[in-house]
Amino acid sequence: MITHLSQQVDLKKVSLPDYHSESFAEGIYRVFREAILSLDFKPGEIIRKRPICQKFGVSRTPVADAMLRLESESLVEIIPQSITRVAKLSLRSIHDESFLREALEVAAVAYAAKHRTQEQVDNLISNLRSQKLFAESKDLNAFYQLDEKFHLIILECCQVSNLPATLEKLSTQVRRARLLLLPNPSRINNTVNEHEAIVKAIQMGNPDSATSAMRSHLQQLIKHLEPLEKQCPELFNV
Amino acid sequence: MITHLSQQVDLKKVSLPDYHSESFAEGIYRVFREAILSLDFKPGEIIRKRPICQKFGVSRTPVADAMLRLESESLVEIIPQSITRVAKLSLRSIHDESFLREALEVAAVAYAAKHRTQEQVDNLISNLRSQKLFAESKDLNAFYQLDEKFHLIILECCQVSNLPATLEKLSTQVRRARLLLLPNPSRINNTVNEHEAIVKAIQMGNPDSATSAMRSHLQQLIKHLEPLEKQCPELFNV
DNA sequence: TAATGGAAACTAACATGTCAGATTATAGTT
DNA sequence: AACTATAATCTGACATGTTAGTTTCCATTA
Repeated sequence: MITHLSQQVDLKKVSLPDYHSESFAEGIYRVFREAILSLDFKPGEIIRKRPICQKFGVSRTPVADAMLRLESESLVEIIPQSITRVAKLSLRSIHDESFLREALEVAAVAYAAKHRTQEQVDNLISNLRSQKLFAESKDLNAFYQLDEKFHLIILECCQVSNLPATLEKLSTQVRRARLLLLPNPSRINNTVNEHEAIVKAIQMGNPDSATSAMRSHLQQLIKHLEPLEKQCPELFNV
Repeated sequence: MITHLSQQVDLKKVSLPDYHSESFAEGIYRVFREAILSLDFKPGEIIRKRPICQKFGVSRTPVADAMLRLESESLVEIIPQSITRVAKLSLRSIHDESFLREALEVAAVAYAAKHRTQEQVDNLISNLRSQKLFAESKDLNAFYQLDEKFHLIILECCQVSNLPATLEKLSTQVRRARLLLLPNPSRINNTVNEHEAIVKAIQMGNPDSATSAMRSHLQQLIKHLEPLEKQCPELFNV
């Protein structure tokens, strides 16, 4: 695990060129955040700081700083005087996050339907076309990327500079849950249809039908979640 | 400033009894967060770590940890190898935060209108009655407290455990801007009327009129903001 | 007077040592 | 064999020394 990470992230050689002014602590924070969100580190997995220091060739200070920051985002759980572990999932938290996510995405899609430009609509249509291609070829990862991009395009319509970043910060549990649900190819066709309904509503400039289409789209997640908890209970709390 | 703080927060004597298991870093974080949000520290004010260490009788490590955490919430700005200062306000950020705030509060009030209990409605009505009393006696601070409580009651209807905390984290600029606008007694009566419209919509179980009442209530803030920037430009960015 | 150069005094970032609480392993008891 | 007490070994919290980058300010120069 850590070996794999260190291949990706030898800070001095690979990552730094694009992040010249970044501190060690920031780099480690960024790398671990991405590793946790992409499930390279499993929920509940214990993070040992000392081996990390060795692998990265830094002292304990920047590693501790990075973990502190991850804790403040609920991505890791630091048990004082004891251990640090990756935050587990919980149905409760996922429900909470889903409420926040729905509130923001619904507000965004309503704004998008009201203020859309032709370029934005074209982007959505083009994205949707690609989705259909990858849905046919059952390329789950490519489809997932397009799905994320689809929602990003809508969020960006609002011109609220940190809206995508904010939503990502609020959706750490949901994002990991979605990744766990990914190997479910039967959802793809339904997803495309739901996306299509959203695009049509935006195109027609109808915020009401856009919001209800987005709402029912997002609520699909919860339905598929409870089987997941039974499938891998070790990733969940309580 | 710091003298005043240290009176409030001599960690060893005053604050710790209620927070036995809290680390120095957490305590300092908590104290400074509250001091910044309540404008005891002005936006743009430089925070010097060394005097803080002395006042609190701790080393630089917990102070640095606390500042790191405040930075990740955009409450302070750490300039690498240089200084740390309280984050300034900016109209851009306040607009962004207002979008997020509106999205969440509108979603909450819609939920409240759909799922209200008699007890919740009673709480709102009782809160509103108190608001009217303090509005007449022009007690701005008491009114502000009730205003916050009013919105809190609505948020709590959703039973999303971290909704109030999340909104607070997303509204650090808005909260400080509202405090700056506080000495404006002419707004109070309008505010009460807007609150009353929200309560009536919730009471009638009408989510549509509840959302539109909440929306127009929240949008009042922006209108009063631009004069503020002209009044105290040193608190704002660019 | 205005501009520039450089030293001094700041700061945050980082390395490292120490300590106390928590966990785990082990030995002893029932 | 199951339970408890204790010792060894983890961990994170904190103190402190060092380093390198920034800012400040004053002297020098155009």
